[in-house]
Amino acid sequence: MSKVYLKDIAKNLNLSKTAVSLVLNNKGDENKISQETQRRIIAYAKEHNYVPNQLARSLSRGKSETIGLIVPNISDSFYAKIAGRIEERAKQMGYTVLFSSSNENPVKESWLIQAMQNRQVDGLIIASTQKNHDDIEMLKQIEFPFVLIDRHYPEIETNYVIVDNYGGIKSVTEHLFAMGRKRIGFITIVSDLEAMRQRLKGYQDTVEQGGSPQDQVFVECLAQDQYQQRMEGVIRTMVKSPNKVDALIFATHYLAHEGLRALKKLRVKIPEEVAVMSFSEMSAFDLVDPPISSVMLPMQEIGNAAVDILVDEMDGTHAVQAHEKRRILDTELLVRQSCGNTT
Amino acid sequence: MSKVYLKDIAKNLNLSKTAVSLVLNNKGDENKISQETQRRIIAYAKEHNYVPNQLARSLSRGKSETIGLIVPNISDSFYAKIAGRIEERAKQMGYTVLFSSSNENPVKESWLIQAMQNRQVDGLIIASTQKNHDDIEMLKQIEFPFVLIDRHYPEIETNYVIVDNYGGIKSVTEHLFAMGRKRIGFITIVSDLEAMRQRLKGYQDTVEQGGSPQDQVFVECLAQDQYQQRMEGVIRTMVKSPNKVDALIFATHYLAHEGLRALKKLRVKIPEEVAVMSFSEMSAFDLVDPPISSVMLPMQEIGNAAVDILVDEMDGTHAVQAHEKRRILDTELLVRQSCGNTT
DNA sequence: GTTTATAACTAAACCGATTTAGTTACTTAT
DNA sequence: ATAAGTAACTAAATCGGTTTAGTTATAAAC
Repeated sequence: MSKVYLKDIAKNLNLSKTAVSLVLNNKGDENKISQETQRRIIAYAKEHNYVPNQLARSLSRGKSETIGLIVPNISDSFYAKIAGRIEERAKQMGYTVLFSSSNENPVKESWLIQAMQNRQVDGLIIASTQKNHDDIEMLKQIEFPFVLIDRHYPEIETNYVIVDNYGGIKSVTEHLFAMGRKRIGFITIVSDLEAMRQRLKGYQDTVEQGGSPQDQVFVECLAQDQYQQRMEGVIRTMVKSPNKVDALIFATHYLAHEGLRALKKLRVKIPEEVAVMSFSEMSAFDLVDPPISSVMLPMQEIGNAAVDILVDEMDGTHAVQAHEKRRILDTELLVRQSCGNTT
Repeated sequence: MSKVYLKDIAKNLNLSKTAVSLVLNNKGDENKISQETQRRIIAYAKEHNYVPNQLARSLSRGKSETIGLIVPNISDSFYAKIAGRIEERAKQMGYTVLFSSSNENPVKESWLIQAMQNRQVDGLIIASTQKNHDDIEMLKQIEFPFVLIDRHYPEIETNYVIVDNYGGIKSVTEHLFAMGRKRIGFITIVSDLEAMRQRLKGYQDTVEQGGSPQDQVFVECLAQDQYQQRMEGVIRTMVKSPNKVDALIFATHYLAHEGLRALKKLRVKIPEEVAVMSFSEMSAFDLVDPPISSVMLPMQEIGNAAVDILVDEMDGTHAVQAHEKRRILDTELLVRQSCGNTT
């Protein structure tokens, strides 16, 4: 009842390991193993519940049927959702997922890329810290299959699946203007992420071009590691000062989360005093009073596209066109009540 | 500049693979490799950026330094948090995590347990569907190291890390009584999970024993796959009927989420008309109006304990006492405003 | 001057598969 | 009668490490 190995099957059936291996890998016919022998092998394997040792298999074939996934933080619902999708899709395609979080630390990310390669993953999906130019460049150099998601390096030509950050924020800002807001504030974090840059730009451009002459740009930029402590002060200044805004856009869901906390504490009325919109959704935005309007990101699609592109890279068929491997997905504006609409 | 293998190092230094392998595994001294040789090997390896092939290593050593994690759903914030912690802790201990979701499907769970074993994981952490008695029993039989988390099989003696579901709900229920509520409703899902059974029992026992004579049990049990459609109806009946309740306990966060949606739609005033409490926390419970009181589960601790126990099992030192490997962690009552307190 | 011990290594088996390059025993064609 | 062809396999190399069981040269012991 102990474990059965290939050689056990071979021995017990008086066959060679080769024959058994070929048959169990569906290469029996093309290698002219007789039907009868094939039947015996398959029957024996099934009966004794044979399952090949993947390590040995991978080592010998030089591929592991595993893809590595590196995200900044698996506890973040956004990445958790994407990870779930990737895992599901990968399984459909016959791959297992090895995942890890970089915790937004480029050194750890670099270490992980190494570690995953040692574990012979066949390809990588990376939501990078975007402070790891060298490793990404290296991966490209050695032609290792990989796809960047959510964050990409504009200066490196790679495959990626990201969202239209610029367009997403643009639509939010325009919507607020359309709702009659004049002084729109934008709260973001200090960040080198291209995504964040695009969101800021989307906001600035829209206010500058689309608004009326007196429209101004109100931006607050919080440090990544202390936005929680400083949020209340920032909100107070933006909402209570004489120079106050009448709408607020949060550049991402956790900022919105913290911001709403502050707004609640300060008893600011939404949307009467300020309209509020968030980029990227959070569960429970629909439960808050009033429900928060936001930009929805196509998380399922990010996951699916990433796997599809990666699989195409890995199997080398290159069925997917190169330009199809740089995907900027559309976002969707989800209008609830926090931006002062009337429905 | 191509990849360096052990044999390359050996060849270039005029040494055997054995020597190189020993030294790089810190077994140089005990095998009397001269200091000078050790220096050369290490220097060469570092210079050429040698990293061992983990597959080959694992295959030959019979262990992979990998632990498998199976959860019902990685997109669920609860499991995502735990997974994050497990990954972090495992890395500290020198292990990599291979994770997968069973999607609450026992067949898939069974398949995953197999697949992970083929990939030679050294141990498993499983948040089981709890419909997989046979596999768990098998794992125990073959003495494969594993730890169950969040859900355990009461009929099988295993290692586990769970929370005190009974006590958690008991404290919630008692708190509501203390706040003067008399007719407490309990909304749960149809489930064979021991955890759910315990929560229901915790509620029932508390109402029956602790309450005043006229206190009654009001339980609604929703099917897992249609609680979203049916929630509104259920809430309406419980809250608007002549026989209505004055408090509601949700057995888990996603039920609370859906329930709050319904309560909002029905314009039920919380906590005036009904007090609301949830078992297990959800981000944003603090943002809802009024903020929702809930039972907080020690997710960090679940993750840490699971890894610690598993590592102890895997390395065979058995430094951890057997009774320390069945852990029922305490929950914490987080009182906000939804249960009618006065602070 | 031979045995014994020790330092500093190495050859080769092994982990459990896959895969290349044959081999053997028959048919069939010439 | 012999070469050529084919069906049905197999031996052995390989993947990249780890590990067991030596080997060799030199020093110390008797």
